[in-house]
Amino acid sequence: MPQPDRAFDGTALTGTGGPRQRLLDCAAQLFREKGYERTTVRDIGAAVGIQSGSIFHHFSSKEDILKAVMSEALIYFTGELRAAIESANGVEARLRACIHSELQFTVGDETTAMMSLLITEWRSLCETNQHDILDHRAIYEQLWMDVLAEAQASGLIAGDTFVLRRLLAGAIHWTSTWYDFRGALSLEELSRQTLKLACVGGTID
Amino acid sequence: MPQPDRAFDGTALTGTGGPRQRLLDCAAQLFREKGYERTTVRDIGAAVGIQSGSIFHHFSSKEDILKAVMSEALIYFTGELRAAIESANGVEARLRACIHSELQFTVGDETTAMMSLLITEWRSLCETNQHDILDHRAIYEQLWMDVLAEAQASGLIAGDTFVLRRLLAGAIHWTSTWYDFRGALSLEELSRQTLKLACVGGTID
DNA sequence: CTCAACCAAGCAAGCGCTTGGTTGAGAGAA
DNA sequence: TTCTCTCAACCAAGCGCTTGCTTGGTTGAG
Repeated sequence: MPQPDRAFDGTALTGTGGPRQRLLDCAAQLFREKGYERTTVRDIGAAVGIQSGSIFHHFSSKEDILKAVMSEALIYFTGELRAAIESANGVEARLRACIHSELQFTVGDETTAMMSLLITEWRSLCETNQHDILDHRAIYEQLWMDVLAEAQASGLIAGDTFVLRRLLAGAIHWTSTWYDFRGALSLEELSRQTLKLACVGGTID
Repeated sequence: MPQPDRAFDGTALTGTGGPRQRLLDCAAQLFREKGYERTTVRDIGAAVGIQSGSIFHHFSSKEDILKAVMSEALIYFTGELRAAIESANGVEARLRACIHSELQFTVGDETTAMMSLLITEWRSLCETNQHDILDHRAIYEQLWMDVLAEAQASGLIAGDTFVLRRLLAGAIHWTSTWYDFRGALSLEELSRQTLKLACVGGTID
């Protein structure tokens, strides 16, 4: 029985945030759990509580959903990162803010699904959509690079900032596969250890 | 015209390494390029030069191919890593060997496809197969952990070895998405910079 | 004569998406 | 207030296509 246990009233999605937002949330969750390709539009429909065909009243295609989730995620992450950087005092605090923010995005309860998609479901977008997302992503990355350049100038970090950013990005993104926010290791402790990785001479404690 | 331009002679795959190995190589390449889910058995057949149905003379299912590639990769990587560690003198050299080896696996021309699969196509295996691969992977990881424990005891690295391994694993695996072995950055230089990440007090030069 | 290796054909299932129709909340006129 | 009209949101059904895999037969080396 694919139908949920309530009578049809034509208002299945009139909850908080509107139907489009509910669809995006559910889709992001499913994409994260099963992967984009293995998630069917029927899965999404069932999770939201509507027929699979009704999805196409809100989105033109399955890929359109993925793109919307990614786009929304990037807008949110960019805003959060910028705010965190601006409210930090000093180079080290700004670098710490970058690391802590991205870790938060990656393993945080409400953002982990979106972050995962940005990392892993890249190839599921057509070339046009990839470019659109990449353009937006460049803005996010520039925030990082500015802070890294400043940190390098002040001697906080050493080596090529481009390489360092990539190495840090990998280390941070990978946490989604092993870190458990209910475990013994706190996010703050993880941030500290990651920051230590980046800085020279063990200047962090 | 899906057929290659040669007459059927019943020996399409009797080249080097036998038909099974050719299939595995082609499949790994395709899985790496397009992802497991987006690669069809018809794609694999076309790449090898046989009909899609003929694949099932060598493998019982599509997933069986993926598992075989992963299994073979792990056996190879474990052997290579063990050899690299054993032929290194001193703690720092052993840690350097671990990092350099895994970087080599990740971006090296002939192993990058296999390594990518181990990282990204995890969810495409059923639970049983996941466990089989995971058991084997534990052996590989133990090699790393032994070296890290030794490095910690000698003061070369600081902090929790478990966390450090995860952070390093992420940094290294992620290189597959950006490193170009034909570019200006040599693998040795990348290894050096990654090793620097792991060690305390900038003791590496 | 055997048998691993392969082909040609196609099946059942599942896929993304379309279609035509239905529902009920809200707006506007009487 | 009541009647009428509109329209976003949704359903039920299913189309056309692709998928992983099966089947029965063929080939040629050993």
